[in-house]
Amino acid sequence: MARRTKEDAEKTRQQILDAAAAAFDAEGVAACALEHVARLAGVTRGAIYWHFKNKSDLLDAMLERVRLPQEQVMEDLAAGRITDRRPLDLFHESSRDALSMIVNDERRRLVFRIIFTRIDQAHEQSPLHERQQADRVHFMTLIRQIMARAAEAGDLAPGWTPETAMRVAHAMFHGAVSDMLVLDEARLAGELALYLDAADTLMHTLGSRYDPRLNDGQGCLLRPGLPVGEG
Amino acid sequence: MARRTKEDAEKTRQQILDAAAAAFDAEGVAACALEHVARLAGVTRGAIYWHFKNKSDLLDAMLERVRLPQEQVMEDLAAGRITDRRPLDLFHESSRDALSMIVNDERRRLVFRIIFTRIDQAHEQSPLHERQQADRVHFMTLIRQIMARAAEAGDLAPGWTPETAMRVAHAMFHGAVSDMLVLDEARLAGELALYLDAADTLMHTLGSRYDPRLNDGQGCLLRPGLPVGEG
DNA sequence: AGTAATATACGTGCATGAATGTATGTAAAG
DNA sequence: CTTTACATACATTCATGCACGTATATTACT
Repeated sequence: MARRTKEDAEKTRQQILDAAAAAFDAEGVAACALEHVARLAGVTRGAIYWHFKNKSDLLDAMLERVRLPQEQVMEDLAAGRITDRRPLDLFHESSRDALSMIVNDERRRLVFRIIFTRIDQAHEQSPLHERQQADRVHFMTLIRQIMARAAEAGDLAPGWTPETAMRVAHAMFHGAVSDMLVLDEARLAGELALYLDAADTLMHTLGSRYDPRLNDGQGCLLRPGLPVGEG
Repeated sequence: MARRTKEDAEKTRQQILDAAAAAFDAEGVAACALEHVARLAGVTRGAIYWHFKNKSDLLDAMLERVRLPQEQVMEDLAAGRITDRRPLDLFHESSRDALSMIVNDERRRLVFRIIFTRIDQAHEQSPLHERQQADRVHFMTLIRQIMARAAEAGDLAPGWTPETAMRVAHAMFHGAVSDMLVLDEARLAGELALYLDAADTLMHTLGSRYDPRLNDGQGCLLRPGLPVGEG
């Protein structure tokens, strides 16, 4: 076939990436032949090998497309570059947004599902595995810093430390994502609502102090920051 | 080679299973050739094909060996067959035990790591995937029932429902396991301690009611079941 | 502006290797 | 003497990676 224009080539590249996401998701990365990806994209393997070095390179390019915008917010929050919002509130909000985005944006959902369940992470240190590992540690560090800032502001419920709060929040997020990623589309919306509800309760609990003045005998929890009457 | 005695054959079978766990963990299930498993077990592929139908069958047999004893406890608890323990306490204890067991028992740790990160679950309905899915739903149902029993007993903190408590507890457990499984052995003990600590705080929070009579001004949480003075 | 030269964007075909599954050999256990 | 518990050998399949073909876009040159 003839040479295409540069725009056509870029379009082909994107088609290949989309097809790879669908094919990898359907068959698993290892079991999926590049032939299938090519067929789905409406090209031949030649096109794939022109745009990408090999399957691993194709996979890397796929992952690059789904970075979450909330990552930057978390970075800023952890670094103390955001002062007009309570750390726990903004973290809560970002987590909600990220969860929703992973579930509702089909492209992201496919790729995250591939990352979580369609790749067999070999023990041998592959660059992909190294990066995943580093990202995880980095993310946990961010949350720990955010929780520490919340604690400094006195917004962490008694009994909780930045470390324990981070563990629960991170595990919660990770668990929710990996749970939802294996569901069929029909159940996604409902399950997301339930997880968001659970996350709300958890974050509310993490950020609550008991106010004895509002005691109603059933245990009264107070959101941090709410003004408490001085009488 | 000559025929071995029945005990020898069983020993060979176990060696193959152990070798498969190590090899699958090291190379990933899909990428691992049965030749490598055989070499590790000190036999040939012939032995593997004698004892198991194929790689998938071998994998199934591997998974059967690591059932957790806590599963039965959870079943009994959810079914209401245990009345001498508080649901939340026993659930907490069982979760701790299960976490420790997965991390400390090398055989279980390897197999769980294989399940979590070394298998590429194809979207196409494989029997393995079906079972994993069913197990997950079943486990979540169990926890939901346990939380409902706790709620009935008035042991669930205000703001929490059986559904939200189940979501957080399950996600927490799942997240903790998958986090720890990717760590090298040196860091396992320390991380386990941190996750157990976080789980303790979470379970304590889930099961806490505020007791106004013990208020110390910093928010005083009370474990359910502790006798509260009647004055 | 027109033309030649070259790089581009693929398609096609093939060699290679590797893993699988099976068929067959075999020696001792039962 | 038959079955068991393997080892060995072989045929088949199949994905990969590369070489090569090819027609057009792009650029350089006049």
